[in-house]
Amino acid sequence: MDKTYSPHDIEGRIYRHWEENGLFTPAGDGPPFCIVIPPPNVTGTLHMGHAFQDTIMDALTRFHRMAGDRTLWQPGTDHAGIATQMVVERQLNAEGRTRYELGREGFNERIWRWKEESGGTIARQMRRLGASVDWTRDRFTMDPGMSQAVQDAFVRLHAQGLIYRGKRLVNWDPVLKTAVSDLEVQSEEETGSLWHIRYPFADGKGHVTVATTRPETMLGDVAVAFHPEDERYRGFAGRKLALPLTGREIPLIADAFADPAFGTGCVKLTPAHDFNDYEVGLRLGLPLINILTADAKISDEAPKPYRGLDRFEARKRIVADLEAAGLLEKIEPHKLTIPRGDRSGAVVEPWLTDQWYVRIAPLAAPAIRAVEQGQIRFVPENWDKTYFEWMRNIKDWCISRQLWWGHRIPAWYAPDGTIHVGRSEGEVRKQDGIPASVPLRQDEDVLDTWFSSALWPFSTLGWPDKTKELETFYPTSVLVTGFDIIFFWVARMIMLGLHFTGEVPFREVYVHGLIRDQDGQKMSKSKGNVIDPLDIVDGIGLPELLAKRTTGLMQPQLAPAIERATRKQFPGGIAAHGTDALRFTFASLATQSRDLRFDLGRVEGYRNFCNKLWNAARFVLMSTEAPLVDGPEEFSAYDRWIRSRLHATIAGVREAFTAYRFDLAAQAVYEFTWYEFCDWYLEFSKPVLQSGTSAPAQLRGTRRTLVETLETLLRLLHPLMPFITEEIWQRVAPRAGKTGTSIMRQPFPATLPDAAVPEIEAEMRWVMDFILGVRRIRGELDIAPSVQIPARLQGASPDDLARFARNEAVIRRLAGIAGATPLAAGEAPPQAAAALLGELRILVPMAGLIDVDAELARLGKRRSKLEQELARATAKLGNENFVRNAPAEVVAQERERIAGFKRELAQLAEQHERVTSLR
RNA sequence: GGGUGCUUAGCUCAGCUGGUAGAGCGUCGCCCUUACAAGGCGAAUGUCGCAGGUUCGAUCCCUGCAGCACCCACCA
Repeated sequence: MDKTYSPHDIEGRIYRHWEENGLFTPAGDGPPFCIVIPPPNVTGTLHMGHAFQDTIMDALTRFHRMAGDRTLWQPGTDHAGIATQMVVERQLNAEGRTRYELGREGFNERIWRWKEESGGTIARQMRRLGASVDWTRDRFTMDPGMSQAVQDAFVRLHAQGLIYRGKRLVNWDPVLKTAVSDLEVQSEEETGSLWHIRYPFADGKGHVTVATTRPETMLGDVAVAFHPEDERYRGFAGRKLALPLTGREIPLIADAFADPAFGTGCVKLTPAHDFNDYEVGLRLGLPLINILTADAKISDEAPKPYRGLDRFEARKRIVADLEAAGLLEKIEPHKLTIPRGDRSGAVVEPWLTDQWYVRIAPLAAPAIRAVEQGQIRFVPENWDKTYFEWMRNIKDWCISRQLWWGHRIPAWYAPDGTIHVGRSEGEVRKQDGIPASVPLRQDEDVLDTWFSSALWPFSTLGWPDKTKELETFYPTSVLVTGFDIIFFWVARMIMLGLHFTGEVPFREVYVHGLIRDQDGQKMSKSKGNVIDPLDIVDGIGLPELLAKRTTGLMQPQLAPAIERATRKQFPGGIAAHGTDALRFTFASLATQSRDLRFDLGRVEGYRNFCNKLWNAARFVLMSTEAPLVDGPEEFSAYDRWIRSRLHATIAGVREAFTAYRFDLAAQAVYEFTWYEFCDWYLEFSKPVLQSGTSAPAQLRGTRRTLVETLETLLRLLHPLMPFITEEIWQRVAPRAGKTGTSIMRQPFPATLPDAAVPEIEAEMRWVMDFILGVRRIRGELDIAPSVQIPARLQGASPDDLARFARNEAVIRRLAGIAGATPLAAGEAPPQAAAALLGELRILVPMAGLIDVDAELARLGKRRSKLEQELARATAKLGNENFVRNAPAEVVAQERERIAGFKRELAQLAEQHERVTSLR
């Protein structure tokens, strides 16, 4: 083995080994465990969030696979309707072409080609991250099978009256020229204006003033309303107003919808362009005047001078015309929320169109119940509040999109306007008895991407067919997802899953936080703070990193600032850290926090951890032989101690995995590996291995323990760090008497009931404290490591002496003392620095070694600390209520502490005196 | 307007059912001691956001306040 761990050399080889041996396929006859992957965009690349999520899913998958479950991690990708269409459209635009030139079919062919070219990227990246998905079951939402599931779901919902077509106001994205759902609209607060406009009475006698944030929509006004109890306007009800610039007359009406406190108390009603006005219009039977075209220009419904103008251009013109006519009373600055399409960024218009909707209330009710009754559990639990909040206020879901890329809606129109829904034109003709002579035209629209996503947990397993996989793995075990798509995806899977299968799609939803950069900022291309997870794995030079971050920006003017920030943060680019270090970092980031700050420094720390493990393995391998020599084995206290600690760690890790606390799992295994196994046990083993005087049985016991502890530790670490553990395991396993193709299929460590040995742990605590005490003196008094000090023991109990005798070799080596002889009865203690261990005093004679002032300072510091503690504990015991009410063991413990403090203080005083006399 | 979180060492974060404040990174000493300088040994650092309350005892439970996030919502 090399002296330094170099991940690059082994990761690719190991992944191929796993895949070629079919190790990702469910095996055995244990209880099923299944995770379906949240499908990434097929044409995309993995970002840090994916890598994080994949790490968690892979850890869970590997954990359950090792635990003997029949484990499936179902992979796949999503066609991501709008996102993909936009990307390809932009490519076309760059070539100076548009999708309309290609036509629907040509455009879709082009997307499919792009998918074939770029679709492998994600799979390649996932392999690099060690994802143990079952590639043989890879799915794509537009595969024939998936598409059939989508069609089937649509047809069934329609037949059940849960899908309908309706004309109403929708959120219209005038750039993408499609309807979008409420969820795809992002409302941001922006500063705009409130225009106060006079609407004269038709009879020429006076006017009312309305306040609006959207003056251009006045072209579509059909009424003005005031509150029935608004004194200012009472009596005006029913009078006609001359709508400026249009030559139309509209009524002034009294309606409680108007808020007397806002603006002037008069509100203009534009039912075709405002969701509220639409409701009022419906209620009052007002007409609808649609003054906008699909690309948000003024339509022919409006007066001639404004037709064809863009909405914002029209606004300027209208305001100017009103001002010229003396009808503009004033303009006030006004904060308002502007709705924008989450993909295009365009201001979304409420627009009147025909769309398909899912009637959601009947689906939501059981989905709410499933969570209320605990058939589905959110982790962390309080995400259910968010879920309930949304589900209880949910509105019908607009599922049609005016796009070309996606699942075409399986509905056909006859010339008489009737709509026929079915799986194909043939089926429709047959079921509805439409002769071939009657032409049928299929709906042009496609379905919202999230419609197919909502079916994902069962469509990937074969639904609507009753497959073996569906029967085995559905309901799936856990969904791993970010909180940002609870509404988009999680809620919809629950609704449609329950509806179509009668069962929940998953039993638990693990909701993780979102990865942000080191400053807590969201990672995005335009901020220039994106890190490609594979650049952390493989490393990247500064020039390449700069190029990656500054090319293809939507706003190229940001490039210099991005370059500056990047140079500052990564002056030498990014070093290679390997997949395992990155994965371990992700695991340790997986706290219950919502925002997870990614800091490269931590990856570096965990890369060092990999190196530590690697070198510990080197030590074990060079200290043992393969196979271990048979014969009687004698296990030392150290052997039993590390075994005891190992099993405590195993218990902790298992518990953490079960609770989805990957951070705690990572911490437990890190601490065991570094602080117990490496810092102590390996050092304990050296005297036995290297003294040359150890009995063969002792040697065998220590070697056995070294190998078995390491081998178990590797299995414990494997779900988090699959590559390095596999690489080492292949070498260590034979010595542990294990055979197997891979560590992947070895059992996950289980706790042994007899492993915990409290007496041994207590003795080792004593040994370690002894060593630490001496080391502290050495450190503080600057005694060179090469100097072997002769220590003396004062006040040693028979127990102390026995412990020292049993552990002398280890203590001498690790504390760097030449020996430690007890003071003879009546012998005066030498001038010495002292470490206290209960009643025992470890004396380090100071002759020629010690700086008196330094030692006095050290004693003084310790004393003030003890005095503080003593004061606090004494006050506590002085409180009668404490003594009366606190549990007996707490009180007793407090008394013991006080005794200890007092004893130590007395010794300190004595020591202080003795050192002072050295002056 | 409604809802959900967060506030602990210079930075990033743990802290399980209330009982002596922890880690990583960074900082400061001393060491190239044959597993590891991507290392070893040692050290320093916290009125646990503020104010009340419950309790013998609060970082932890309750109330209020402040600051910071995020989500939902149609106020023209």
